[in-house]
Amino acid sequence: MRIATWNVNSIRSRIDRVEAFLDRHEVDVLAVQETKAKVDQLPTMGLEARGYDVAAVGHSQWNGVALISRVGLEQVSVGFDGMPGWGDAADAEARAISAVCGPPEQGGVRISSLYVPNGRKPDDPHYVYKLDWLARLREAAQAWLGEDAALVGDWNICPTDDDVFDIAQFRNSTHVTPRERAAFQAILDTGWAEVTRAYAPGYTYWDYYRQRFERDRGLKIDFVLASPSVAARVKGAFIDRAERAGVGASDHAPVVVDLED
DNA sequence: ATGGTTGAGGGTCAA
Repeated sequence: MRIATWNVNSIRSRIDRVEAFLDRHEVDVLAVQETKAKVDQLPTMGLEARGYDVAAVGHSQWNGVALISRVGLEQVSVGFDGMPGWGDAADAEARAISAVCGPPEQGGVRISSLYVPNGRKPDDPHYVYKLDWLARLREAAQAWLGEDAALVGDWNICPTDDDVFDIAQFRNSTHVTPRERAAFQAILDTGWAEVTRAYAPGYTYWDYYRQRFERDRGLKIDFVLASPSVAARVKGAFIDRAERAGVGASDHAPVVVDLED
């Protein structure tokens, strides 16, 4: 089974690229973040024509996540147990969606598409919300550790200094602070394994400003965390850097992971 | 410190 995660930065402005990406790599399950669309605004026609089902949550021009699967979507749930909110309640819940993709007896996996809060600035209340969100996720996700499960998405955290193009430039910024890194590590410490880095080094996000992609000045913030049983099935992973190139790209590249069936 | 770009929506706000 081939799964992928991609912050698409508006699925409506990017639907042609999403469909081409699915075709190009024969992806079975794609988790997307920042759909920036209400559920009834999702452009699903081309996806359905390709045999994909869609489960999504989204209420405004911000946030919004979805799962796009051609191997089934069962037990869909929005958010996670104890997920904290920010602002409008309906909008706040649009950062996480989970479903079982594929029959469990045939290698199906519970996949959660996650859009971790950005944090904005270390002295911003949104930063505290981000830390709280990650702590609650760690607690809620423990229930899935014994299953075939994956936590995938835009984590908005650079776990190491090498995951930033210029750590000095991030001295007073989010994504690299010890507390954020500790929150991420705490999830790994419960038993989740980050499975992409070993196969796919390099950045996954490049700001639109200043030709950051052309100069490869990016961040590594999109990750796939696997439960022990799924981690043991990982065959490989890659970052589709070509998807970040050219006019009309998202600021994130997709990350693809292959699992033994 | 500031600015640079993109998307949604129709103000600016968020990233």
